[in-house]
This record gives sequence, C-alpha cells and structure tokens, in this order.
Amino acid sequence: MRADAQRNRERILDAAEEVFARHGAAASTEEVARRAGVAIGTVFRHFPAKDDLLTAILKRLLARLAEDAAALGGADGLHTFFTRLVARAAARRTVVGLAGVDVPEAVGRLGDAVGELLRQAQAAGTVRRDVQRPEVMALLVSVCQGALHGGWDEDLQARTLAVVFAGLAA
Amino acid sequence: MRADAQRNRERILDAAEEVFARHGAAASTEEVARRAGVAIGTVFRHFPAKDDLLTAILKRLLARLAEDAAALGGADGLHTFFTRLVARAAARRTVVGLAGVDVPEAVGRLGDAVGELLRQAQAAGTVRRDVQRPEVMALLVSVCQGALHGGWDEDLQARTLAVVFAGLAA
Amino acid sequence: MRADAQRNRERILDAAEEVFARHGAAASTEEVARRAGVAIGTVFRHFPAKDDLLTAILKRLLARLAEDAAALGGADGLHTFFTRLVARAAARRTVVGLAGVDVPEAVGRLGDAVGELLRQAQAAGTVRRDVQRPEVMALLVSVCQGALHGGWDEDLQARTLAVVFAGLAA
Amino acid sequence: MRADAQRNRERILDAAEEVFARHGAAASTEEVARRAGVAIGTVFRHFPAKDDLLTAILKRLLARLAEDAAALGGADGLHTFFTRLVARAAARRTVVGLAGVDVPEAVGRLGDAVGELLRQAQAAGTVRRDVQRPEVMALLVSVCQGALHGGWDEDLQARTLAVVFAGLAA
DNA sequence: AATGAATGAGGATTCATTCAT
DNA sequence: GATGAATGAATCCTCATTCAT
Repeated sequence: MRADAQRNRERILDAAEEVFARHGAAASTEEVARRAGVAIGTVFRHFPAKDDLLTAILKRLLARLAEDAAALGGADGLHTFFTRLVARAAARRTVVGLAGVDVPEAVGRLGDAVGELLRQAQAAGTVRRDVQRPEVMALLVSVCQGALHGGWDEDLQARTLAVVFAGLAA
Repeated sequence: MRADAQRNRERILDAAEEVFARHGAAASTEEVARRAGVAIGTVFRHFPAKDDLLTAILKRLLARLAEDAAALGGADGLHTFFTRLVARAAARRTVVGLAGVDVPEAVGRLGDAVGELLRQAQAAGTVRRDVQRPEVMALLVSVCQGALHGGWDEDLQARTLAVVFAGLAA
Repeated sequence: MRADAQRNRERILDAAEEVFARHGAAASTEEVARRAGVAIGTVFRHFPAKDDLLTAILKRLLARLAEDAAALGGADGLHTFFTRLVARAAARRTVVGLAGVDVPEAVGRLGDAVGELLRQAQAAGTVRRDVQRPEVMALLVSVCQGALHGGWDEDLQARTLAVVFAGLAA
Repeated sequence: MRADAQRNRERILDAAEEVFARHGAAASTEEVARRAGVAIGTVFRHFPAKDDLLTAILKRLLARLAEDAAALGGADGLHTFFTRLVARAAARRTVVGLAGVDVPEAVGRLGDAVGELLRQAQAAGTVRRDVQRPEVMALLVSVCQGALHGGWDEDLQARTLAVVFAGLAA
C-alpha cells in the first residue's frame, strides 16, 4: 500500500469516527468522505461496504482502549479506567456498541486488559474476590451506554460510579 | 367507526413495538404497516410522521413501566423492579431510549414511581440512605442498555445486578 | 335534494374557491372539506372527482361575471367591467383559468355579455368599430392572468389598462 | 467527466422544459429523468430539489429571452419581440411565470433589454413617450399568459396584439 | 345524507454502491 | 489509486378516492 493510501485510510477512519459519533451510524458515507477530504470512491476503495467502515472504527477504538487499559495497573487501575471511559462516553458520544458490528478478537483483547486490571485490584484488596470479569465488562458497557444515551453531567457520573464501585468493593 | 380506528391504532403500536425492537428505529414504516395488517396510509393517518410513531411507542412503554413500578413496593420492590426490567430488556430487545425522542412527562412519571420504590427500600433498610433517585435511574437505564446491546444470559444478568445491588446496600 | 344538502354544496363551493384561490389548484380536497366544515366524504358525494369541484367553481365564477357584465352598459360599461375584473384578479388571486377545466356554455354566456358591452361601447363611440369580441375576451383574460401572476399595484393596473383602453379607443 | 456531467445537465434542463411545459409544474421528476434518459438520482444530483430545477429552467428561459431582445432594436424592435414571444407562448406552452419561483436578476436583465427596446421605439416615434417600462412588461406577461391559457390561433394573436400596439402607438 | 377511517398508487428525496475517466 | 458522476432501490409522506358505519 502506497504511503498516501495509508494516510487516506487514517483520515477516513478519523472522519468516520467523528461523523458517526456525532450523527449516529445512520450518517451518510458522503459526509464521511467530505470531512476526510477525499472523494466518495476513495472511501469505498478502502472499505468496500459501509459496514466494513463501521467495523474498522470499532476495532480501532477497542484496540486503543485495550492499550489504555494495559498502561494502567495497581490498586486503582480498574477504577481509573472505568471512570475515564465513562467520562469519555458522556462527553464525546463515542461509538461504543455500534449495533450489528462484531469484532470478537478486539473485544477479547480489551477483555484481557480489563481482566488484568481486575486481578490487580483484587490483589490489592480494592475489589472483592468473588467478582468476575464478565460482570465487570458488562457494567463497563452498561454505564457507558447509559452515559451515552442519558447525557449525564459530571456529578451524576460520579454518583453513579460511586454505587458501582461500592458494589465492587471488598 | 371509532372502535375500529382505536383497534387499528393499537395494532399499529403493537406492530411498531415489535418491528422497531427487532430491527431498530431505522426499520421501515412499510414493515410496520405490513405486520399490523393495514395499508401504509393508515399508519400515517394515526401517526403523521415516523417520529410520532416512535414517540407514541416510547410513551406507552414508559407508562406501562410506571404502572408496573407503582404496583410494587416494600423492602424488595426496587430490586424486583430492577431485575424484572433488565430481564425484559435482555429478552425482548425493548425500545428503551429510542434516540431523538423526548417524552418528558412520561419519563417524569416513571421517575416518580421509581423514587417511591427507592424511598420504601430505604425505609426498610434495604438501600443506603445517601443514594438518590438520579443515580438509581441512571443505573437502571445503564444496565438495561447494557443488557440490550450485550445479549447477556441469565447468569450474567444476575451477577451484574448483584454488584449493583451490593453497591446500593446499606 | 334536501335543504341541508344544498347548503352544504354552497359551503363547499365557497370553501373551495377560497382554498384554491389561496393555494392554487394543487391544494388538497381535505383542506377544502376542513374549511367548509364538512367531512371529506361529503365533498366527494357532491363532487365525485376533484375536477368536478374545480369545474363547478369556475362555472359559478363565470356565471357571476356574466351577471355582473349584464348589469352594466352604456358608453363606459366595457371599461368599467374590464377595470373591475382586473382589480379583483389582482386583489383576490381569483381562480380565473384553472388549468385543464373547460366550461363552454359558461364561457359562452360571459362572452355574450361582454359582446353586448362591446356593442354598446361601439354604439357610443367609445370603442373602435373594427374591434371584435374575441380579441376583447382575449385581452380580458390576458390582463387578468397577468395581474394574477404579477401582483401589480393599483398604479400599474391603471397604467396597463390605460394602454389597452387607448388601443381600443376610436 | 466534467464534460459528461455538463452534457447531462443540459439534457435534464431540456427535458424538464419540455415536460413542465406540457404538463405543468406538477409533472413528476421521474418523467423528466425518463425523457432525459438518465436515472432519477442524476436529476437530483444536479438539482437537489425539484424547485431548483424549476428555477434553473426559468432562469435559462429568461436569459435566452434577454439575449433575444438584446439582438433586436430599431423602430420595430419592441413590436417584433412582443409578437415573437406571444407566438412562442401560444405554440409551445412555455413555462413563463412558474408559480413560486423567483429569479430577480434574470427578470431584471430581461426588463433592461425590454426597456432598451422601448427607448428605441420611442426615439423612432413608434411608441408614445408617456408609456413606461413597467406597463410594457406587464402587457408582455399578460398577453403571454393569455395566449398560454387560451390556446389562441394566429389570427386571434394578431388581432389582440393589434389592439395592444394601437394602445402603445403615438 | 354525512361521516371519517382505510386504501394504495404516486411522488420527492436519500444513499450505498458501481464504474468510466 | 483517486475522482466524482451515475445508478436505482428504498423510504417517507401525500392525497384522491372508496366504503363501512
């Protein structure tokens, strides 16, 4: 792949993330092309169908989250990650959970990273021993979705997370 | 013919709830008409724009939930309502939180009913005193959205709710 | 025909004249029914097709004009009629010339009345002898249409008619 | 592919002029596409809304008329233009005065051209000094509309114009 | 006779996708 | 590889007309 093709690919992904975040998955591919500064044909050359574009965004997003999570650790790593993620969802209407798109391995890697944070938190005594990874992931997704759809302010975010954290606490 | 029209209205709402639940708000109005067994014009006679139909569904759904909540009470009322709602969301892909639709009073009534359940739970000592209504609502929405998008099984539902309930507990 | 049926017929015609005058022939029959204060079925009982309604309006309008014309006479009868008609067209966006509708006899009667005015004007020496009825009718229709589409003010009406009258003068 | 697009744009305009002239502004955009030999999407790519198409036709028509007028002159320029225009209206059911469409500058340019013809005719003594541009324009529009709606034959056109010309004459 | 609910064809518009340049 | 014009299926919505009550 040529260098400019690679650069276009990134620009398209950036534009798509922004556009779909702002207007939902129903936003038009033309709009993505426009914001990326390329022609519509270029978008379809890189992503043969709209769904491929959505999938690619989600994949990249999950990969970044996994990286983020992997960079954290210690007693409060899980809490920090959780809080940060929710704040981002509430603030930026992130594209978490674009309906109809499945990216098993990416989700898997994120799950692993979160699992590690959980292990460390439990080792440090910050989280109860009988809590398991699936429900932590479930809560993560839930609260992000809730924040996304509800437009919470900072205060409500904090109070809601406080309940969840109390539920996780030893 | 007032009776016929009323019956059609209900059939359209039922059909719409089903169709939009299954395929999301992007499903076509034509599909709703087909499932309701009426012509497309009839749908638009009752709901002049697609949005009116979505709003009507959401309104009815919220009203039913408020009724449900109002029928409960006691130490475990809140927990029961919470659990039931999540189960329903996971099972039926309910239309909670249809984007772009606002039904303030309906939401308000549901909030009141939940607030009452919270009060009783706190009176019974099942829920901590410093928990407030907004975060309870936020958690409710969150976990429903999570269940909706995640396709949880019963076990995961139970474990996730266990964390939330522990967080609410005195 | 029952008395109330007759009354409804008139009310529908009045409403239709107003509605079509305001919004053009593309206005909806429902709107006519609404303004007439009857149900849509009633409109269609009296006028089986929209076109029948348009025709009926035009017929009534032409009949009234013929009456008007017949009530005039003398040296200035034609001029008066001409002026009055144009003023009305400009002011009320009358339904003169609803496309696609033909009402030969009504047009004929109006033509006769105008012909009579012409004859009298020529007898009085106000109008040239070699002017014939068809071009008078043509000018009448033309200037009404022009006024209708152009939204002329009083001054422009006057000046335009002045040219036409000069052209007709002996 | 700029050339192709331009060619299509012209074909669409030609088709639209014909279709709307024949069936009025209510004719369907599909029909225009069909006659132009393009797909419906192509029409909407060039003219995002039906109104844009109508406006474009009118603009082009007025521009052509202004050119026509500008090419004439002398004692009989105004009369020639007038006569030619009416003949065309009667023959081709031109789209003069499409309701709801406003193209001020195009109208302005035509007005200027007609004004110049008027000036020359007055200089040559063919038209009275006290006649002004507005009523000339008004008569022009009127007689075209009349011819349009009335379906005049050549003889009636001539006789009607004769009256108007007599009215303008010195 | 009147009512107004139901019908369904028709029309404007959007948008994912293809393909000639 | 990029461009952007063309395609045409799909969708929302309107409205003349019919018909059960």
